[in-house]
Amino acid sequence: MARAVSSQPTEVELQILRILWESGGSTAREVHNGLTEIKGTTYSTTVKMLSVMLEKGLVKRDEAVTPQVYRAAMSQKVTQKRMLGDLIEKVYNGSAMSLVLQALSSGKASTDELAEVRRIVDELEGKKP
Amino acid sequence: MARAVSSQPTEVELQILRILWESGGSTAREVHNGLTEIKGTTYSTTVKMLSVMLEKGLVKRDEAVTPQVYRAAMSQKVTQKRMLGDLIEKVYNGSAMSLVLQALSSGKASTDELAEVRRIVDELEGKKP
DNA sequence: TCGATCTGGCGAATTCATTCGTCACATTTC
DNA sequence: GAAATGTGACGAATGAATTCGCCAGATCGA
Repeated sequence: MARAVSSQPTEVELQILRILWESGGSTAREVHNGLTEIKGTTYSTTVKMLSVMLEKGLVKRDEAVTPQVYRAAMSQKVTQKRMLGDLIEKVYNGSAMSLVLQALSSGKASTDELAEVRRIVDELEGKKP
Repeated sequence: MARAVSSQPTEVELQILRILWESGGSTAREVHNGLTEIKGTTYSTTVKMLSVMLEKGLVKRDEAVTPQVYRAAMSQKVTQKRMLGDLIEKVYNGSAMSLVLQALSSGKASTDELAEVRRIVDELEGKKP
């Protein structure tokens, strides 16, 4: 019985996804090792979370090998875009720009990064003159 | 008994906050009128949400007038920054830049807006040459 | 081989967000 | 002043996220 796909991954699910993105694929034990460093939860909990995430379609499982290997169902990039879009919609009333401006102004950008932003802007302006 | 402050406002709470930010301050009835357009919930629900939000410190209440007037406890800008920071931390591994680049690339920026971004970048670069 | 350990599945307890019904009290209206 | 309506407090039901305990079977090491 698949659960609703509509909602975003929750806090813990995201932490698990990050572990999977980094490793490319992990056993339940490996996920648990990564997870237990930040949260003191038990192995059993980790396995349960993975099975819930499997139900939701957030992860895939390779059952051909033992122990089974879990992988993120969606790339990090796609997930980021989706969550970003959600935030823009809910918190910035759909205006991506005000988000960009606020993120820029937060002052955490290095000179290199600003140059990169400038490059992207140049590129985008080139497309629609 | 105040609830935890740590967590971000939830979906519905955000909708209520948006109503309050726009109006500057509203009675429970007014909030309900705004809310019921997007969700078919009852007046009772709205009042309950407001009281929960009061407990959480998300809204303030002026009890000197009748009916009481609710106001957002934090400005829209501060809330946005906080939620943005949260997303950057959780989903972008702390890198504000990759978020900015992704938001820019999402292609929703108009020429005017791009110019604005360029202006900000100029300004920021001027500060740390 | 046989006990120790690991793996993964299931159900249940807990917590929190969301929703509503109901009650008490104030305000308005006739 | 009495009925009608509005306001706000409370507790409880629902549903989802998170957590864990326990069990069966697989695997490993001596």
